[in-house]
Amino acid sequence: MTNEQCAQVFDRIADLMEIKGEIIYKTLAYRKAAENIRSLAGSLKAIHQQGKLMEIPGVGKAIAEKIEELITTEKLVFLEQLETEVPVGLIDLLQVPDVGPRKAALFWKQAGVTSLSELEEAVKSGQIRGLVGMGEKSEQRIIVGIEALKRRGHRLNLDTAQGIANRWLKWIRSQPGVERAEAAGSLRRWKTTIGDIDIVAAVKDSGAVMAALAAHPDVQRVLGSGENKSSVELPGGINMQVWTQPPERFGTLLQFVTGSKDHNVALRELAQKKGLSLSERCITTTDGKELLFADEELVYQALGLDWVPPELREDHGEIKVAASHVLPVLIQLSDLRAEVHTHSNWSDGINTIEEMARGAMARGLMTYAISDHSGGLGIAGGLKPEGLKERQKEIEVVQKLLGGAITLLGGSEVEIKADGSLDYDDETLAWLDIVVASLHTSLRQPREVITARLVNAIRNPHVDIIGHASGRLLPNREGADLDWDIVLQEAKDSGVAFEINASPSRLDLDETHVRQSVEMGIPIFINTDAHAVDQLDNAVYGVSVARRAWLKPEQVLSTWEPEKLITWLRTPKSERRLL
DNA sequence: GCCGTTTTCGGCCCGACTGTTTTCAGTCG
Repeated sequence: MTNEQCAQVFDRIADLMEIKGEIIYKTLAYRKAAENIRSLAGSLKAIHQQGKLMEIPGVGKAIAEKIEELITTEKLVFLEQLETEVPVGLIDLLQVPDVGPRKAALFWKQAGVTSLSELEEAVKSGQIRGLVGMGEKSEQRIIVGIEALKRRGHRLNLDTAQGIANRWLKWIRSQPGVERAEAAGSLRRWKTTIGDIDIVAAVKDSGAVMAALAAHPDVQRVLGSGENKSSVELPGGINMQVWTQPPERFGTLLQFVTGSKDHNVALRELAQKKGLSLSERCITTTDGKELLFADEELVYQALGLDWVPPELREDHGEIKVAASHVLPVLIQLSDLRAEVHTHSNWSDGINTIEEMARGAMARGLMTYAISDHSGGLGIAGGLKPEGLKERQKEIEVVQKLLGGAITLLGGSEVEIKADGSLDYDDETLAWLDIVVASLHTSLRQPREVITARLVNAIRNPHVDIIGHASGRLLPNREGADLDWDIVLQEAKDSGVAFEINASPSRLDLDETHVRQSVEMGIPIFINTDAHAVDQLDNAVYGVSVARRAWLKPEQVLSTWEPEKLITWLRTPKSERRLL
């Protein structure tokens, strides 16, 4: 029972309870618990063993007991009972836009609907019309909603979503009367994957903008349109919301749409305690006076808080820290000084060593390692040990050419083979300046097997960094089923480092494991895994993961100057220290 | 079901938009 599986159980409970008609605050409690379990650094199993389940925010006696039952028996009687009371197929109905728990219950109790396909049938045969509050338009919305659900693609990777949002921002900023426009929502918080695209705009007369949006040739259909908010579907089943307020209210709007929901709820509760009411329009005082904010910083200030970087807005303690004025100064792209996981045309990269090194220099880096694939990974044209020696000659030539402005290292991304052995012998590994060890194949091995395989690489005295540890591919491929309690403890004991692989389709380690690693004293790098010069720009996505993990620059070894980093690399692995 | 610099009981964010309604309920973010 992983944390994610446990969180899914509680989300399922919340869905079923809502349809059943339980009081909303119970279901909210289960959802809150699920959310907090998802973002836990440690495994529930380990937390349970330490007897600390109730220290998880949102977990009280009742939910702690259910977690314990799930961990020890792999099932939950409470859920099984619930599933006999409410047809589980109704959960799918909640995915249909404009269908929530009340309508799902209505369709179930009044029309005998127990699944999505039965709902579609019921609507088409006219069974839904005539139910309380259901008219012709409701009927149409359900049909359109089910079709949209079928069209709807998976979540978007960050770079894709940014590209789409930037094109729309350019368009919206060019509209008459638009003074400011920004991407908000999960995109502004740099979440790993993006569901909907949210755009906020400061505009005096929003009617014209909303009309122009509805008429835009790339808008497939308008899902809803009002004075302050429009929702449209873009090609590929992507949904976009556009929110507007007059310029003097832009600060509260940007704050609200940036979210997260949990952060906003916590912020509004804090406002309440201060006798204020916070909305996307303004802050209202007890005597009904509206305070307007053109800038977001001033909204936080008005609540007695420091401005919270969007990456931290998940209700993970940031509000309390902002109130105490001790928010961390988070790492930024410009802090990076080293890149140690990249590929040249000596393996499957596009560019030469010189081109890559110049690209690194142009981005302000001072240490740069080429770490081409090892020989065993056939598809990547990996290097045999002899090839490494040849490549080293070229590295030395380029080093001479570029002088002292950048320090070049000869490295490898060595394959961890299916049997757990490494693709080079120890002599070759010892000869390299830096070794990144990665899993690429047989990622579906059973937990014990793949964990042992990774542990073997972690323990090798010549392996400096574990590359993209989980092997996940965003947005859809899950990572390997690793026992993270073991992996992290072994990493700590061995002195190996982890990377945040900055490729937007990896972002691996994820933020929760990054945070736990740093708390345990495991070194962290941010690496692009670039196979071409322009991919060095992906570093910004790696930085976003570090920021969401609350990391300061000094906690990431990629910010270290060459001398310090190379001294660290030359120190025997077991003796390495972080300072 | 959780939680407490007003509370261990009585609260639990707030507004926009829609449809079916003559004042509101449901959904969404």
